Formats: sequence, C-alpha cells, structure tokens
Amino acid sequence: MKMSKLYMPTLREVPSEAELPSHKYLLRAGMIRKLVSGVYSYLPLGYRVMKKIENIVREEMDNIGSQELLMSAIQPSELWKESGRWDDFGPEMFKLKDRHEREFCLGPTHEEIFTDLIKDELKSYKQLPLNLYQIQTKYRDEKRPRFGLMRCREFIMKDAYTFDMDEEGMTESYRDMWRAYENIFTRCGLDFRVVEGDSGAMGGSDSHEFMAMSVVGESEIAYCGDCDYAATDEKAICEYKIEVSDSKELEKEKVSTPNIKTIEELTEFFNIPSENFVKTLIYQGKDEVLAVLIPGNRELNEVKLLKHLAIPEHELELADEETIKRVTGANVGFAGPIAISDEVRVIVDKRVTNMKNFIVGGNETDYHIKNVNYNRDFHGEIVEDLLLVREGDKCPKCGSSLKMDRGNEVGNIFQLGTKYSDALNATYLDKNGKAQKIYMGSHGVGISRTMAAIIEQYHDDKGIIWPLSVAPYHAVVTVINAKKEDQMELGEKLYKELSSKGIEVLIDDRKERAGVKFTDAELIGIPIRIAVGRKANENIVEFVIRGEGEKIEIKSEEVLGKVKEVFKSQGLDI
RNA sequence: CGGGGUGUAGCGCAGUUUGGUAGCGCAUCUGGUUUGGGACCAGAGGGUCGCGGGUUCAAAUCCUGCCACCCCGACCA
Repeated sequence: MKMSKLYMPTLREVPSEAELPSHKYLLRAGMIRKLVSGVYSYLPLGYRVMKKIENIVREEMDNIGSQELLMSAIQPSELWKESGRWDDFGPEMFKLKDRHEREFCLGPTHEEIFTDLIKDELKSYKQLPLNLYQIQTKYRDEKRPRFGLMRCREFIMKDAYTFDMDEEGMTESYRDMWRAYENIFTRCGLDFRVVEGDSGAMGGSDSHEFMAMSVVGESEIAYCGDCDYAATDEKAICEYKIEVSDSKELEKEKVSTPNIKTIEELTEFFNIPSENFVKTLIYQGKDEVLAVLIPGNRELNEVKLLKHLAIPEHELELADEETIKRVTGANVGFAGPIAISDEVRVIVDKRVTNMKNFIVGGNETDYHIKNVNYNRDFHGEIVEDLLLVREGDKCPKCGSSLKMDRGNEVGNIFQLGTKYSDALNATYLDKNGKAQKIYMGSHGVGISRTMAAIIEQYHDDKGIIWPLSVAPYHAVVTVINAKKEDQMELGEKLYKELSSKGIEVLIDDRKERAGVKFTDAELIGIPIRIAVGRKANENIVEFVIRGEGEKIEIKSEEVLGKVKEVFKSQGLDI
C-alpha cells in the first residue's frame, strides 16, 4: 500500500477527550474516530488490526471445532421476555419499535437467539455436542462509556455458545474454550491472567474472566502469590474474620457527635480504631429500603448484596438524602440499626454479630450510640459475607496473603447450565428416547476491547508498538526523499520483493520530509521499518525494529532475511 | 444516575470577569526555496461562537431553558 494513497489522518495534537494511552494513540494514529459518545468508526488502519484479531480468534475457535455463523443485531422482544431478561437487562439495552409498534432491541448478547435457533432442529443426542460462534457488533447502552474502545456502547465481540448433553459435557466444552482463549490472548501478545468471575446478568454457575493486565485497568482483581487463586474483586471470597468476643456487654450510651459523620472523623473523635465501629449503609432496593451493617473498617461488596437480594443491578442504589432522612429521622451520616423505621429491611454481615460494644449512628442528627451489641440491641437478616476483599486478606484457598492488581476484561467464559434451555424449552432426546435439557455455555471475547488492551501494553511516548501478529502492516519502507529516483526505485523494489513473500508492506512515497515519515511510522506502530536514503545508490538501507531503537545498516539483499528473523523472534512463520 | 467541568475553524486553545463588527498555533490550498527526525518565505480559503428564547442601539461575552461532550463514582466484552 502506498502511503500517499492511504487514508490515515494522523493528529499531531492529543484530542482533549482522550485519557488512556490506547484512546490517545488510536485517535492520533488515525485508526478510529468518534461518532458520538461510546460509538466509533474504524478507519483503514484500525480496521486492519481489528480483522487481524478477528482472524486469530477465528482460527482458535475453528481449532476447537466451533462453527462460525452470523446473527442479526436486531432481536425481537419476545425471546427476551421468555427468559425474563427484557426487564433484568434494564436500561442497558437499546430498545426500539418498528412501524407496527412491535418491540425490538439491539442485541447486547445472544443467548436467547442462539437457543431459539437450535431448539427446533437439534433434537437428538447424536447431534450433541454443538459449538457455534459469531463475530458481530454488540450494543449496550452503558451508563458511562469511556476510554475510547475500552468501554463502548457499540463494540465488536466474538460470542460462542456451546450445547451439551449434560454437566460433564458442558465442563469439557468449557475447558476447550479456556484453552482456545489462552491461545488467542497469547497470540495477541497480551500479558493476561485468568480469574474467577461473577456470573452477573448472564446467569449460570461457573465463570472465568481473562484479564489483560494494566495499571490503569478498569477491573480490580485479587490473587494469591502462593497458589493459583485469582478472582475479580467482586467475586473474591473475603476471609476476613472477627472472632466472637467474650468481653462483657456494657451499658449502651448516647454520645453527642456534632457534625462527625464519616468513619474517619469518628475514629479521630472517639480515638478508637475503625474496627470498633459498625457502618450502616442505606440502600434503595426494589420497593424497599435496606440498611446494611458491616464492620466500620471494611467496604461493602454490592455484588454480594445483589446476590443475597436476588435482584438485578439496576434495581439497587444508594438511597437518596430524602429517603435517609425519612427512615432514620436524621441527616445523612447518623444512620444506625437502633430505632430505625419499621419499613427498613435490616441486613447484617455475620461478622457484626461477633463484635461487642461497638459504635453505630444514633438515628438522630449529631448523635452516635456506643456499647451497642447485636441481639441485645437490634436484629436483622444475617448474611455470611458481604465484604469486599482487600490487599492482605487471607487467600480462601491456601491461607496466604492476597494481592490486588488491575486489568481489563478481554474475554470470559460461562457455564450457563440449563437456565436458557429451561426458559425457552430446549430439549433433546437421549438414548432412551427421553427428553433432556440441553446444557449450555456462553463465551465472549471483546475484539475491539482487545485492540485497546494491546495498546495499553504495547506503547511508548512516540506511539503504538504493535506485535507482528496484529500489526496493520508488518513493515514500512520509508523512502527518505521521494523525489530522488534511486531512492524511489530501491524502495519500490524492496516493497515488491517483500510483498511477493506475503509480507504486508507500506511504502512511504509521500512528498514529506523524513521527520514526518518517521514520526508517523512510529505513531502507527509498524513493527519493522526499512529506510531508503542517501546510501540507496550503494544498495544500503537502514533497518529498525519498532520499540528496540537500534538502527542497523544492511545491504538491500539482506532485508528479506532480516524480516524473517523478526517474524521468527515473535514466534511467527512467513 | 449523582458530583465536577467544557462547548469559539479539521485539531489544540485565547477572547467571556468589564457587551462594541472573532483571534493564535498546527493542519489545508497556491507559488517558491528546502529535503535523514514533525522545514522556511509569500499569499489564500475556512467559523450559524453547541441550540432556542430574552435583555440591549449593540451579545461569543449578561439572563434563561435545552442539548452535547469530558472527568470522578456505581456496572460490563
């Protein structure tokens, strides 16, 4: 491809909206442009990278016997109503109506549609297992789209669905998928970690997330340095323990705490560590107000609370000021379990019941109550674990100390069980002619997000450094002075030679100065650069690997061999 | 959705406090000189100042309603 013809609008300046390196460089390198918040156009270079990633995914899916097909992005509401997710998905779903007022949505995921596709025609155990996938545009009306391709409202995803006879088969398909994903992300050059995930809105049991590590990653994970335990912060079991205290229960006492609201202020005011306080968080649930009590030195894990309540995420939020005032009779910051309004459902983390003589809000502005004890002073629903893990907590598997890290979720695998086959009545006949539920799995790879995640791991202050496996072009022949015939001639000769060997090459034939060509090549991250300049007449060119800095002068005949070496060093054949 | 902020040329911004006919840098176009790390000179084009309403002789600037976008928080591939 001649760069003089390539539509590659690079930017010298950083658009003010971009924060993350991946977002900045995707824009600056002319790979994407924003249409509206969370919706992007992929320009030629960006789209080439996308297709590279898609093809890696395709090859690995095909390797485990998954078959590609393509579904519509538009889906009728009926199937979603059958599974109950029309409401569960909530405001995250883009909904629309046709001219007959019939309801549709733009698919955020395709469990229902795949199940519906197979259920009438897959009738015998002889047809199982079945593994199908598609690479397609997905729509989710995110609360807050951000970070360029990292969190979009329209994004490209590979979603695979597995259909098995029983749990054992499902687990086997799950393992196949796991292996395929490890291959995919390894081939993309990513430093990633597999962690236990929460199944969330998808439903089902076992799930794992593939996290591309990044200091600015959106997800937090907890992992153990001594064993293989790793989980998202929301999923991680919190082994924090409070032993039953045998100290004597003291007389409870109201204390004036003028304008002292936060745990931090309270520890200072009382000069008592935060472990001796109990936090009361007021939530608005579905048609009810909740008071959630947890130890004062810990944070609540909302996902665990959602699970306990068995409601979707969008039906739970922190109560507003007005509600807090109504149920506690006090300003925000003085909520407690004692004498709280009867309408409130009180939920208590088990650890609180082991504590003695703790301090809670007084449900009266500017007052707290000390020497409070569970059972004697208040009651509630006891829940085993509502806490968010924290660095240093005990590993639930081996007891060693947990560490925290950040990453971006680029893939996940779910064991769905029979949730969708139950809802949509998808059955097969077993050997005995008896109808059985199909066991399903659902497996996603965020293709566009993977593209961003790769840049997060592969960039420097000059731009992107693509791994060869996903680079939009493998090499660029930079003709230093396009007006000099000998340079153009040698450049074109190299371009043709490399292209004929299956190497994807750009030739920078633009009437620009050398500096412009170099900076652009670095910005768009082409792995190999061959500069043809003054020594063209001696058949000498300059060879540089992006990100490695060391320039060497070689004979033009040696170029092909050098290029092959670079491919080999990245584990690729050409 | 809550909190904070921003909308002025393709991009990055100044001008708004104190109303007076819209500016800078980069990019673009033309001509020339230059040519191994984002060149220089000369000239040119490009803006409903986010949108609507109001105040005023006069509004980018003041008032008001709306919209969009970004950042921080809670969710996901």
